[in-house]
Amino acid sequence: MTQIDRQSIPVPTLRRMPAYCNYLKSLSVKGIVYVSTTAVANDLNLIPIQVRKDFEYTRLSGKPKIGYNLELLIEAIEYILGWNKMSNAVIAGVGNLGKALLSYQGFKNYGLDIIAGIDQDKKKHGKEVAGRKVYPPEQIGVLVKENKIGIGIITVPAESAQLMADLFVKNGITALWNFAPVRLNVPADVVVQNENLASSLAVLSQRIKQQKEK
Amino acid sequence: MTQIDRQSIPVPTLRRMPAYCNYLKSLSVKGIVYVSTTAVANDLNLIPIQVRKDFEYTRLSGKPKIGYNLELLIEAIEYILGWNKMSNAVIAGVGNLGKALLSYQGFKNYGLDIIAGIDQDKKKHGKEVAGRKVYPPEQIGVLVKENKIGIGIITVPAESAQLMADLFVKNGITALWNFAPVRLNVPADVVVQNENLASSLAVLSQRIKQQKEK
DNA sequence: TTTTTATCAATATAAATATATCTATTTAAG
DNA sequence: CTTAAATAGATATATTTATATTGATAAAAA
Ligand SMILES: NC(=O)c1ccc[n+]([C@@H]2O[C@H](COP(=O)([O-])OP(=O)(O)OC[C@H]3O[C@@H](n4cnc5c(N)ncnc54)[C@H](O)[C@@H]3O)[C@@H](O)[C@H]2O)c1
Ligand SMILES: NC(=O)c1ccc[n+]([C@@H]2O[C@H](COP(=O)([O-])OP(=O)(O)OC[C@H]3O[C@@H](n4cnc5c(N)ncnc54)[C@H](O)[C@@H]3O)[C@@H](O)[C@H]2O)c1
Repeated sequence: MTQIDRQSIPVPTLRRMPAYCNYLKSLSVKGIVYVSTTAVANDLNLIPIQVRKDFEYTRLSGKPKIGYNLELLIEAIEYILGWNKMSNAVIAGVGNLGKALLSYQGFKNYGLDIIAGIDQDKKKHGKEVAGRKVYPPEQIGVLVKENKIGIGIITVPAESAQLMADLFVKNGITALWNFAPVRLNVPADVVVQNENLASSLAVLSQRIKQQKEK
Repeated sequence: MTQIDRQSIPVPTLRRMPAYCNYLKSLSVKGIVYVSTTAVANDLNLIPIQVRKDFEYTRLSGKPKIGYNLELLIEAIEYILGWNKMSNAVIAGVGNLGKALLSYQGFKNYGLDIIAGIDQDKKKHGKEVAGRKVYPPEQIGVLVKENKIGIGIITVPAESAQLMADLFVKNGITALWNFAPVRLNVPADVVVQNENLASSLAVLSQRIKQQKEK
C-alpha cells in the first residue's frame, strides 16, 4: 500500500500522539514556528524515522532543512485526537479513583469533560467533587439526554463494573473507559477501553527482574 | 529459534498475564483442577492459539483433552509476574491520584506494597492515608534504607516529576512508576514505567471516531 | 553560482506479534 | 480394545510495527 489510509492509524502511533501534542505546544509558546523531526525525536527520546512516520498520518508535509509548520502540526494532531472538540462524560463510582479523575484538570486539554458523577452511596448524592455533582444511578438517563454524554467512565469495584456497563449501554452510551480489573461484556458496537494498572505493573516487575539479572 | 527464551517474554504476553492469573484464581476457588486453553480463551475473549502461546512461557505443558494443571499454572504465572513476593514502594505526591493509589487494596495481590507517602505539603506530614504515613521529601533516604524500597511511584504535578525522579534515583531507587505526563530523564540502569492516561484516551477517541463513521 | 548540509519522502528490510495449519497424544466413548 | 474427539505442541504464515536505506529538495554556506 503506497497511500496511507488515514482511517487506520496504528495504535502505537496514536499513543505517541499526545506526547507530540504536548511537546509541540510547549515549543509553540516559545514562539517557534518550524520544527524538524530530528529535534522532536531528540527531545522525546525517540528516533527521527519513527517521528516522521507518525507525522505522515497528519497528511502534512514538511520542508527539508526546515521541518514542519508547528501550528499546522498541532492542529492536525488535535484533529486526529479529537482534542479540538469536547466530549462529555459521566463517571460511575465516586470513590478514591473516581474522585481523583473528577478532580483532574488535565482532561480539559484532552477534549474530555467529566460533567457528573454517579454513585450508589446515598451520602454522596448532591455533593460536589471539583464542582461536579454526584447523582444516583437512576439519574443516568436524564444526564445522558440533557448533556450529550458520549463516554461512560467506570470506577466502581470490580463486582459492580458489569452492572454499570449495562446501565450505561442501556442509556445509549457507546463508549466506555473501564478502570475496573474485569473484562466487560458489551454489544459489538460499544467501544471499551480498559485501563489496567495490573498490566503495567506486570511489565514493570518483569523489567525490574531483568535489570537485576544484569 | 525453537526453544523459548524465558528471559524475553513479549510485552503483550506480559500484559495479558494478570488477566490470566485473576481468571485462573477465580476458577481455582470453584475447585476446578484442570483448564484448557480453549476454555480460557472463550472466557477472556481471546483465541486459543494465543492463550497457548502465552502459556508456553510458563514452561509448563498441558495434557491433550484435559488442559493445564490450574495450581501449577497460577504458581508459574505468579512467579513470572513476581507476585509471589512483595516489593516495597514509596509514593511521591499524596494528592488526588496519590491518595487513590495509596488506598487501593488491589496492589497487595499484585505483589506491591506502598509503605509510605512523600509530600511537600507540611500539612500532610505525619498524617495517614489508608494506614500509610506521609513524610517530607527529606525523609526518602531513611525510608529507603529502613524498608528495602525497590519502586518509586511518582504522582506529583508534571513540573515536579523530574525533581522527584532525581531524588528517588539519588537515594538508590532503580525503578520508577510515573503517572505524571512527562518523560523522565534517568540513568540507563533505572527502569521507568510511564502510565499515561492521555495515550489511552487518544486510542479511545480514535475508536469512537471510527465507530461513528460506520 | 556551486557546493554542502540537513531534512523530508519514498521505499525496503527487519523484528515482533498474531494467527493458521498440521501432527501427535491422550482420554473418553463405543 | 478400538476408535473418535479434543487439544497440546510444533511449525508455518500473515500482519503489524519498527528501523534502515536511498534519493530528492530546499536552505545556507562557500
Ligand atoms: N484506587 C486505585 O488506585 C485503583 C487503581 C486501579 C484500579 N482501580 C479500580 O477502580 C475501581 C474503583 O476503585 P476505588 O479505589 O476508587 O474504590 P472505592 O471503593 O474507593 O470506590 C468505589 C465507589 O463506587 C461506588 N459504587 C459501588 N457500587 C456501585 C454501583 N453499583 N453503582 C454506583 N456506584 C457504586 C461506591 O459507593 C464507591 O464510592 C475498582 O474497580 C478498582 O479495582 C482503582
Ligand atoms: N488525578 C488524576 O486523575 C490524574 C490522572 C492522570 C495523571 N495524573 C497526574 O498525576 C499527577 C498528580 O495528579 P493529582 O491530581 O493527584 O494532583 P494533586 O495536585 O492533587 O496532587 C499533587 C501532590 O503532589 C504534592 N507535591 C507537589 N510538588 C511536590 C514536590 N516537589 N515534592 C513532593 N510533593 C509534591 C502536592 O503537595 C500534592 O499533594 C500529575 O502529574 C497529574 O498530571 C493525575
